[in-house]
Amino acid sequence: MAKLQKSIDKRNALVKATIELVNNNGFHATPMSKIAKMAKVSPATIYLYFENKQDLVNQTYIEVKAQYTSYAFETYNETMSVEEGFKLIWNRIADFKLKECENAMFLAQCDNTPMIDEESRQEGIKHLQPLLDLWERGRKEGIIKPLSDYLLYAYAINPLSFLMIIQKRGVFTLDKTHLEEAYQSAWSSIKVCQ
Amino acid sequence: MAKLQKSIDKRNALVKATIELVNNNGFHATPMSKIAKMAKVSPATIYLYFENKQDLVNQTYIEVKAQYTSYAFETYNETMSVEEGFKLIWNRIADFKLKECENAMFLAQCDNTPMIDEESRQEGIKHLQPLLDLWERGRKEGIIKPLSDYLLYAYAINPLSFLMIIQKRGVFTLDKTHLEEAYQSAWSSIKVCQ
DNA sequence: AAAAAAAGAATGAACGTTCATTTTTACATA
DNA sequence: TATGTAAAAATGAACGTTCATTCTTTTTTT
Repeated sequence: MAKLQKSIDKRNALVKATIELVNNNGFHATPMSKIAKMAKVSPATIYLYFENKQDLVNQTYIEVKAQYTSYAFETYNETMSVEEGFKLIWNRIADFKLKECENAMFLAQCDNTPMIDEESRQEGIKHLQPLLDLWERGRKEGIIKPLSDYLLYAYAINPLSFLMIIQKRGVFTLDKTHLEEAYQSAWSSIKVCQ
Repeated sequence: MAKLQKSIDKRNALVKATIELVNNNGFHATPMSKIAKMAKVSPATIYLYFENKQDLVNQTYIEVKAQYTSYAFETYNETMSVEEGFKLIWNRIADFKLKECENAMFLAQCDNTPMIDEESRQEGIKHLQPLLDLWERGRKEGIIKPLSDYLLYAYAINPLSFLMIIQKRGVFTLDKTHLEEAYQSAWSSIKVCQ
Protein backbone atom coordinates (compact mmCIF):
# COMPACT_ATOMS: atom_id res chain seq x y z
CA MET A 1 0.00 0.00 0.00
CA ALA A 2 3.05 2.20 0.07
CA LYS A 3 2.26 3.67 -3.27
CA LEU A 4 -1.15 4.84 -2.21
CA GLN A 5 0.38 7.00 0.44
CA LYS A 6 2.39 8.97 -2.02
CA SER A 7 0.86 12.27 -2.82
CA ILE A 8 -1.34 11.98 -5.90
CA ASP A 9 -1.02 15.73 -6.25
CA LYS A 10 2.65 15.47 -7.10
CA ARG A 11 1.96 12.90 -9.73
CA ASN A 12 -0.68 15.10 -11.29
CA ALA A 13 1.63 18.10 -11.22
CA LEU A 14 4.28 16.06 -13.01
CA VAL A 15 1.85 14.91 -15.68
CA LYS A 16 0.58 18.45 -16.17
CA ALA A 17 4.09 19.87 -16.43
CA THR A 18 5.01 17.17 -18.94
CA ILE A 19 2.09 18.08 -21.17
CA GLU A 20 2.85 21.78 -21.12
CA LEU A 21 6.57 21.45 -21.69
CA VAL A 22 6.30 18.78 -24.37
CA ASN A 23 3.71 20.90 -26.17
CA ASN A 24 6.06 23.84 -26.27
CA ASN A 25 9.39 22.12 -26.79
CA GLY A 26 8.86 18.53 -27.87
CA PHE A 27 9.70 15.40 -25.91
CA HIS A 28 13.46 15.30 -26.18
CA ALA A 29 13.84 19.03 -25.68
CA THR A 30 12.15 18.95 -22.29
CA PRO A 31 14.63 17.92 -19.63
CA MET A 32 13.52 16.09 -16.53
CA SER A 33 14.99 18.96 -14.54
CA LYS A 34 12.52 21.40 -16.10
CA ILE A 35 9.58 19.07 -15.55
CA ALA A 36 10.66 18.78 -11.93
CA LYS A 37 11.01 22.52 -11.56
CA MET A 38 7.59 23.23 -13.04
CA ALA A 39 6.01 20.60 -10.77
CA LYS A 40 7.90 22.06 -7.81
CA VAL A 41 9.62 18.80 -7.08
CA SER A 42 13.15 17.47 -7.10
CA PRO A 43 14.30 15.64 -10.24
CA ALA A 44 14.92 12.58 -8.12
CA THR A 45 11.30 12.56 -6.97
CA ILE A 46 10.07 11.90 -10.48
CA TYR A 47 11.64 8.47 -10.19
CA LEU A 48 9.46 7.60 -7.23
CA TYR A 49 6.40 7.90 -9.47
CA PHE A 50 7.76 6.83 -12.86
CA GLU A 51 10.36 4.34 -13.97
CA ASN A 52 12.07 6.73 -16.34
CA LYS A 53 11.35 9.50 -18.82
CA GLN A 54 9.80 7.15 -21.38
CA ASP A 55 7.47 5.72 -18.75
CA LEU A 56 6.46 9.22 -17.72
CA VAL A 57 5.44 10.19 -21.23
CA ASN A 58 3.75 6.85 -21.93
CA GLN A 59 1.64 7.11 -18.81
CA THR A 60 0.82 10.71 -19.55
CA TYR A 61 -0.32 9.74 -23.03
CA ILE A 62 -2.56 6.93 -21.83
CA GLU A 63 -4.03 9.12 -19.12
CA VAL A 64 -4.88 11.99 -21.46
CA LYS A 65 -6.26 9.62 -24.08
CA ALA A 66 -8.52 8.01 -21.49
CA GLN A 67 -9.69 11.43 -20.34
CA TYR A 68 -10.41 12.39 -23.94
CA THR A 69 -12.52 9.36 -24.79
CA SER A 70 -14.30 9.34 -21.47
CA TYR A 71 -15.33 12.94 -22.09
CA ALA A 72 -16.36 12.12 -25.66
CA PHE A 73 -18.74 9.33 -24.67
CA GLU A 74 -19.91 10.57 -21.29
CA THR A 75 -23.43 11.57 -22.31
CA TYR A 76 -23.87 9.04 -25.10
CA ASN A 77 -25.92 5.91 -24.74
CA GLU A 78 -26.82 3.18 -27.16
CA THR A 79 -30.52 3.89 -27.25
CA MET A 80 -29.94 7.05 -29.28
CA SER A 81 -30.40 7.05 -33.03
CA VAL A 82 -27.20 6.79 -35.03
CA GLU A 83 -27.48 10.35 -36.28
CA GLU A 84 -28.15 11.76 -32.83
CA GLY A 85 -25.37 9.69 -31.33
CA PHE A 86 -22.84 10.80 -33.89
CA LYS A 87 -23.79 14.43 -33.53
CA LEU A 88 -23.49 14.21 -29.78
CA ILE A 89 -20.10 12.49 -29.81
CA TRP A 90 -18.75 14.78 -32.50
CA ASN A 91 -19.73 17.83 -30.48
CA ARG A 92 -18.31 16.43 -27.27
CA ILE A 93 -15.01 15.85 -29.03
CA ALA A 94 -15.06 19.37 -30.42
CA ASP A 95 -15.79 20.65 -26.92
CA PHE A 96 -12.92 18.71 -25.47
CA LYS A 97 -10.50 19.97 -28.06
CA LEU A 98 -11.54 23.55 -27.42
CA LYS A 99 -11.65 23.40 -23.64
CA GLU A 100 -8.76 21.04 -23.09
CA CYS A 101 -6.71 22.50 -25.87
CA GLU A 102 -3.38 21.65 -24.22
CA ASN A 103 -4.37 18.02 -23.81
CA ALA A 104 -5.59 17.75 -27.38
CA MET A 105 -2.35 19.22 -28.72
CA PHE A 106 -0.38 16.76 -26.67
CA LEU A 107 -2.30 13.82 -28.13
CA ALA A 108 -1.78 15.12 -31.66
CA GLN A 109 1.94 15.32 -31.08
CA CYS A 110 2.09 11.83 -29.62
CA ASP A 111 0.08 10.42 -32.51
CA ASN A 112 2.36 11.93 -35.14
CA THR A 113 5.80 11.18 -33.71
CA PRO A 114 7.78 8.16 -32.55
CA MET A 115 7.76 9.45 -28.98
CA ILE A 116 5.30 6.89 -27.60
CA ASP A 117 5.87 3.17 -27.23
CA GLU A 118 3.93 0.95 -29.58
CA GLU A 119 2.32 -0.78 -26.61
CA SER A 120 0.96 2.45 -25.17
CA ARG A 121 -0.33 3.45 -28.57
CA GLN A 122 -2.39 0.27 -28.83
CA GLU A 123 -3.67 0.86 -25.32
CA GLY A 124 -4.89 4.30 -26.42
CA ILE A 125 -6.76 2.98 -29.45
CA LYS A 126 -8.89 0.58 -27.41
CA HIS A 127 -10.87 3.41 -25.88
CA LEU A 128 -12.53 4.23 -29.19
CA GLN A 129 -14.70 1.11 -29.14
CA PRO A 130 -18.05 2.88 -28.52
CA LEU A 131 -17.53 4.94 -31.67
CA LEU A 132 -16.71 1.87 -33.74
CA ASP A 133 -19.84 0.21 -32.39
CA LEU A 134 -21.94 3.20 -33.35
CA TRP A 135 -20.60 3.08 -36.89
CA GLU A 136 -21.23 -0.62 -37.14
CA ARG A 137 -24.84 0.02 -36.16
CA GLY A 138 -25.05 2.92 -38.61
CA ARG A 139 -23.80 0.77 -41.45
CA LYS A 140 -26.28 -1.97 -40.65
CA GLU A 141 -29.11 0.54 -40.65
CA GLY A 142 -27.93 1.91 -43.99
CA ILE A 143 -27.35 5.36 -42.55
CA ILE A 144 -23.56 5.36 -42.62
CA LYS A 145 -21.49 4.59 -45.71
CA PRO A 146 -20.07 1.07 -45.75
CA LEU A 147 -16.49 2.20 -45.23
CA SER A 148 -13.74 0.96 -42.97
CA ASP A 149 -13.56 2.36 -39.45
CA TYR A 150 -10.37 4.27 -40.10
CA LEU A 151 -11.72 5.95 -43.20
CA LEU A 152 -14.77 7.06 -41.25
CA TYR A 153 -12.58 8.31 -38.45
CA ALA A 154 -10.27 10.13 -40.83
CA TYR A 155 -13.07 12.09 -42.45
CA ALA A 156 -15.42 12.57 -39.53
CA ILE A 157 -13.30 13.09 -36.45
CA ASN A 158 -9.66 13.56 -37.28
CA PRO A 159 -9.99 16.86 -39.19
CA LEU A 160 -10.77 18.45 -35.85
CA SER A 161 -7.18 17.85 -34.78
CA PHE A 162 -5.91 19.73 -37.76
CA LEU A 163 -8.26 22.63 -37.08
CA MET A 164 -7.16 22.89 -33.48
CA ILE A 165 -3.50 22.95 -34.45
CA ILE A 166 -4.07 25.63 -37.05
CA GLN A 167 -6.06 27.49 -34.44
CA LYS A 168 -3.22 27.25 -31.95
CA ARG A 169 -0.83 28.73 -34.49
CA GLY A 170 -3.08 31.79 -34.77
CA VAL A 171 -3.64 31.30 -38.48
CA PHE A 172 -7.36 31.45 -37.91
CA THR A 173 -9.82 31.15 -35.06
CA LEU A 174 -12.65 28.70 -34.66
CA ASP A 175 -15.99 30.04 -33.51
CA LYS A 176 -19.47 28.53 -33.03
CA THR A 177 -20.36 29.05 -36.70
CA HIS A 178 -17.25 27.23 -37.86
CA LEU A 179 -18.07 24.34 -35.59
CA GLU A 180 -21.58 23.97 -36.96
CA GLU A 181 -20.17 24.06 -40.50
CA ALA A 182 -17.46 21.60 -39.60
CA TYR A 183 -20.05 19.23 -38.18
CA GLN A 184 -22.05 19.42 -41.40
CA SER A 185 -18.92 18.59 -43.40
CA ALA A 186 -18.16 15.68 -41.14
CA TRP A 187 -21.65 14.28 -41.40
CA SER A 188 -21.80 14.78 -45.18
CA SER A 189 -18.62 12.82 -45.57
CA ILE A 190 -19.83 9.68 -43.83
CA LYS A 191 -23.61 9.56 -44.20
CA VAL A 192 -25.26 7.71 -47.02
CA CYS A 193 -26.54 10.26 -49.55
CA GLN A 194 -30.29 10.73 -49.89
CA MET B 1 30.47 30.60 -57.05
CA ALA B 2 32.26 28.64 -54.40
CA LYS B 3 29.08 27.13 -53.06
CA LEU B 4 28.05 25.76 -56.43
CA GLN B 5 31.15 23.66 -56.53
CA LYS B 6 30.23 21.77 -53.44
CA SER B 7 28.80 18.42 -54.18
CA ILE B 8 25.04 18.64 -54.36
CA ASP B 9 24.97 14.90 -53.84
CA LYS B 10 26.24 15.24 -50.29
CA ARG B 11 23.59 17.79 -49.48
CA ASN B 12 20.90 15.49 -50.83
CA ALA B 13 22.27 12.56 -48.88
CA LEU B 14 22.15 14.64 -45.72
CA VAL B 15 18.56 15.69 -46.34
CA LYS B 16 17.55 12.12 -47.08
CA ALA B 17 19.24 10.80 -43.97
CA THR B 18 17.56 13.48 -41.88
CA ILE B 19 14.13 12.46 -43.13
CA GLU B 20 14.67 8.78 -42.46
CA LEU B 21 16.20 9.20 -39.03
CA VAL B 22 13.73 11.84 -37.86
CA ASN B 23 10.86 9.63 -39.02
CA ASN B 24 12.14 6.75 -36.95
CA ASN B 25 13.42 8.55 -33.89
CA GLY B 26 12.16 12.11 -33.81
CA PHE B 27 14.19 15.29 -34.18
CA HIS B 28 15.97 15.45 -30.86
CA ALA B 29 16.70 11.74 -30.77
CA THR B 30 18.64 11.82 -34.03
CA PRO B 31 22.18 12.99 -33.39
CA MET B 32 24.16 14.81 -36.02
CA SER B 33 26.68 12.01 -35.80
CA LYS B 34 24.10 9.48 -37.01
CA ILE B 35 22.93 11.74 -39.82
CA ALA B 36 26.56 12.09 -40.87
CA LYS B 37 27.14 8.37 -40.71
CA MET B 38 24.06 7.55 -42.78
CA ALA B 39 25.07 10.16 -45.38
CA LYS B 40 28.61 8.77 -45.37
CA VAL B 41 30.09 12.07 -44.37
CA SER B 42 31.95 13.49 -41.42
CA PRO B 43 29.88 15.30 -38.78
CA ALA B 44 31.89 18.43 -39.45
CA THR B 45 30.90 18.36 -43.11
CA ILE B 46 27.27 18.97 -42.26
CA TYR B 47 28.27 22.44 -41.12
CA LEU B 48 29.56 23.28 -44.58
CA TYR B 49 26.06 22.88 -45.94
CA PHE B 50 23.92 23.96 -42.99
CA GLU B 51 24.34 26.49 -40.23
CA ASN B 52 23.32 24.09 -37.49
CA LYS B 53 20.90 21.28 -36.71
CA GLN B 54 17.86 23.57 -36.67
CA ASP B 55 18.78 24.97 -40.06
CA LEU B 56 19.19 21.46 -41.43
CA VAL B 57 15.71 20.43 -40.39
CA ASN B 58 14.13 23.72 -41.48
CA GLN B 59 15.63 23.45 -44.95
CA THR B 60 14.64 19.81 -45.18
CA TYR B 61 11.06 20.72 -44.28
CA ILE B 62 10.81 23.49 -46.87
CA GLU B 63 12.34 21.29 -49.53
CA VAL B 64 9.99 18.37 -48.93
CA LYS B 65 6.97 20.68 -48.72
CA ALA B 66 7.88 22.27 -52.04
CA GLN B 67 8.30 18.83 -53.57
CA TYR B 68 4.90 17.80 -52.22
CA THR B 69 2.97 20.76 -53.59
CA SER B 70 4.79 20.80 -56.88
CA TYR B 71 3.80 17.15 -57.34
CA ALA B 72 0.22 17.90 -56.29
CA PHE B 73 -0.32 20.64 -58.85
CA GLU B 74 1.91 19.39 -61.64
CA THR B 75 -0.82 18.29 -64.02
CA TYR B 76 -3.48 20.78 -62.92
CA ASN B 77 -4.38 23.86 -64.91
CA GLU B 78 -6.98 26.53 -64.37
CA THR B 79 -9.04 25.73 -67.43
CA MET B 80 -10.33 22.55 -65.78
CA SER B 81 -13.74 22.49 -64.13
CA VAL B 82 -13.70 22.81 -60.36
CA GLU B 83 -14.81 19.22 -59.85
CA GLU B 84 -12.24 17.85 -62.28
CA GLY B 85 -9.51 20.02 -60.80
CA PHE B 86 -10.26 18.93 -57.26
CA LYS B 87 -10.39 15.28 -58.21
CA LEU B 88 -7.07 15.56 -59.99
CA ILE B 89 -5.31 17.37 -57.16
CA TRP B 90 -6.76 15.07 -54.53
CA ASN B 91 -5.52 12.04 -56.41
CA ARG B 92 -2.09 13.53 -56.99
CA ILE B 93 -1.81 14.18 -53.27
CA ALA B 94 -2.92 10.63 -52.49
CA ASP B 95 -0.34 9.38 -54.99
CA PHE B 96 2.39 11.41 -53.40
CA LYS B 97 1.56 10.18 -49.94
CA LEU B 98 1.62 6.58 -51.11
CA LYS B 99 4.73 6.77 -53.26
CA GLU B 100 6.71 9.22 -51.18
CA CYS B 101 5.53 7.77 -47.91
CA GLU B 102 8.71 8.73 -46.03
CA ASN B 103 8.42 12.33 -47.12
CA ALA B 104 4.76 12.54 -46.22
CA MET B 105 5.42 11.13 -42.76
CA PHE B 106 8.15 13.66 -42.25
CA LEU B 107 5.81 16.53 -43.11
CA ALA B 108 3.16 15.22 -40.74
CA GLN B 109 5.66 15.11 -37.92
CA CYS B 110 6.89 18.62 -38.65
CA ASP B 111 3.33 19.95 -38.78
CA ASN B 112 2.40 18.45 -35.43
CA THR B 113 5.45 19.29 -33.33
CA PRO B 114 7.43 22.37 -32.32
CA MET B 115 10.44 21.13 -34.25
CA ILE B 116 10.20 23.64 -37.12
CA ASP B 117 10.74 27.39 -36.88
CA GLU B 118 7.65 29.53 -37.29
CA GLU B 119 9.24 31.25 -40.27
CA SER B 120 9.80 28.00 -42.16
CA ARG B 121 6.25 26.95 -41.39
CA GLN B 122 4.85 30.08 -43.02
CA GLU B 123 7.13 29.49 -45.99
CA GLY B 124 5.64 26.01 -46.36
CA ILE B 125 2.04 27.25 -46.33
CA LYS B 126 2.53 29.62 -49.26
CA HIS B 127 2.82 26.75 -51.71
CA LEU B 128 -0.85 25.83 -51.27
CA GLN B 129 -2.09 28.89 -53.15
CA PRO B 130 -3.35 27.05 -56.29
CA LEU B 131 -5.64 24.96 -54.10
CA LEU B 132 -7.02 28.01 -52.33
CA ASP B 133 -7.64 29.63 -55.72
CA LEU B 134 -9.51 26.56 -56.92
CA TRP B 135 -11.74 26.66 -53.87
CA GLU B 136 -12.40 30.32 -54.31
CA ARG B 137 -13.53 29.62 -57.85
CA GLY B 138 -15.63 26.69 -56.66
CA ARG B 139 -17.38 28.83 -54.08
CA LYS B 140 -18.14 31.53 -56.65
CA GLU B 141 -19.61 28.94 -58.99
CA GLY B 142 -21.74 27.58 -56.16
CA ILE B 143 -20.13 24.13 -56.39
CA ILE B 144 -18.11 24.22 -53.18
CA LYS B 145 -19.58 25.00 -49.78
CA PRO B 146 -18.92 28.56 -48.61
CA LEU B 147 -16.52 27.52 -45.86
CA SER B 148 -13.16 28.88 -44.81
CA ASP B 149 -10.07 27.52 -46.56
CA TYR B 150 -8.85 25.68 -43.49
CA LEU B 151 -12.15 23.94 -42.93
CA LEU B 152 -12.14 22.78 -46.53
CA TYR B 153 -8.57 21.62 -46.19
CA ALA B 154 -9.26 19.82 -42.94
CA TYR B 155 -12.10 17.76 -44.39
CA ALA B 156 -10.91 17.26 -47.93
CA ILE B 157 -7.17 16.86 -47.84
CA ASN B 158 -5.87 16.46 -44.33
CA PRO B 159 -7.58 13.14 -43.51
CA LEU B 160 -5.16 11.56 -45.96
CA SER B 161 -2.33 12.28 -43.55
CA PHE B 162 -4.09 10.39 -40.83
CA LEU B 163 -4.75 7.44 -43.12
CA MET B 164 -1.11 7.25 -44.15
CA ILE B 165 0.05 7.27 -40.56
CA ILE B 166 -2.39 4.54 -39.58
CA GLN B 167 -1.25 2.65 -42.66
CA LYS B 168 2.39 3.00 -41.62
CA ARG B 169 1.59 1.54 -38.21
CA GLY B 170 0.23 -1.56 -39.86
CA VAL B 171 -3.22 -1.13 -38.35
CA PHE B 172 -4.76 -1.38 -41.80
CA THR B 173 -3.68 -1.12 -45.42
CA LEU B 174 -4.96 1.26 -48.04
CA ASP B 175 -5.76 -0.15 -51.45
CA LYS B 176 -7.26 1.29 -54.65
CA THR B 177 -10.81 0.69 -53.39
CA HIS B 178 -10.16 2.59 -50.18
CA LEU B 179 -8.75 5.49 -52.15
CA GLU B 180 -11.82 5.76 -54.35
CA GLU B 181 -14.02 5.67 -51.24
CA ALA B 182 -11.85 8.21 -49.49
CA TYR B 183 -12.12 10.50 -52.46
CA GLN B 184 -15.90 10.23 -52.38
CA SER B 185 -15.91 11.11 -48.69
CA ALA B 186 -13.68 14.09 -49.32
CA TRP B 187 -15.81 15.38 -52.14
CA SER B 188 -19.06 14.82 -50.20
CA SER B 189 -17.71 16.85 -47.34
CA ILE B 190 -16.98 19.99 -49.34
CA LYS B 191 -19.36 20.01 -52.32
CA VAL B 192 -22.67 21.80 -52.18
CA CYS B 193 -25.43 19.19 -51.88
CA GLN B 194 -27.66 18.76 -54.92
C1' DA C 1 12.16 5.53 16.27
C1' DA C 2 11.63 3.12 12.15
C1' DA C 3 10.05 3.55 7.42
C1' DA C 4 8.76 6.21 3.53
C1' DA C 5 9.27 10.20 0.81
C1' DA C 6 11.83 13.86 -0.88
C1' DA C 7 15.78 16.45 -1.76
C1' DG C 8 20.17 18.29 -3.87
C1' DA C 9 24.44 17.10 -5.49
C1' DA C 10 27.07 13.98 -8.17
C1' DT C 11 27.99 10.88 -12.21
C1' DG C 12 28.87 9.31 -16.58
C1' DA C 13 27.32 9.23 -21.13
C1' DA C 14 25.88 11.63 -25.23
C1' DC C 15 25.39 15.52 -27.87
C1' DG C 16 26.10 19.80 -31.01
C1' DT C 17 29.62 22.24 -32.55
C1' DT C 18 34.45 23.72 -33.46
C1' DC C 19 39.38 23.11 -34.31
C1' DA C 20 43.56 21.71 -36.45
C1' DT C 21 44.84 19.07 -40.10
C1' DT C 22 44.62 16.44 -44.40
C1' DT C 23 42.77 15.61 -48.95
C1' DT C 24 40.84 17.08 -53.16
C1' DT C 25 40.02 20.37 -56.75
C1' DA C 26 40.90 24.03 -60.08
C1' DC C 27 43.86 26.02 -62.84
C1' DA C 28 48.12 28.57 -64.26
C1' DT C 29 52.52 27.60 -66.24
C1' DA C 30 55.62 25.07 -68.87
C1' DT D 1 50.06 16.65 -71.16
C1' DA D 2 52.49 17.19 -66.80
C1' DT D 3 53.53 19.85 -62.69
C1' DG D 4 53.08 23.09 -58.93
C1' DT D 5 50.22 25.57 -55.84
C1' DA D 6 46.70 27.97 -53.61
C1' DA D 7 41.99 27.63 -52.33
C1' DA D 8 38.08 24.78 -51.17
C1' DA D 9 36.19 20.78 -49.17
C1' DA D 10 36.33 17.27 -46.03
C1' DT D 11 37.80 14.98 -42.01
C1' DG D 12 38.42 12.86 -37.09
C1' DA D 13 39.30 14.20 -32.70
C1' DA D 14 38.38 17.27 -29.05
C1' DC D 15 35.62 20.61 -26.26
C1' DG D 16 32.27 22.23 -23.31
C1' DT D 17 27.67 21.58 -22.14
C1' DT D 18 23.52 19.27 -21.07
C1' DC D 19 20.94 15.58 -19.71
C1' DA D 20 18.82 11.25 -17.50
C1' DT D 21 19.59 8.85 -13.72
C1' DT D 22 21.57 7.48 -9.18
C1' DC D 23 23.56 8.18 -4.60
C1' DT D 24 23.67 9.94 -0.07
C1' DT D 25 21.54 12.66 3.11
C1' DT D 26 17.66 15.08 5.15
C1' DT D 27 12.82 15.62 6.14
C1' DT D 28 8.30 13.92 6.86
C1' DT D 29 5.04 10.49 8.18
C1' DT D 30 3.25 6.76 10.93
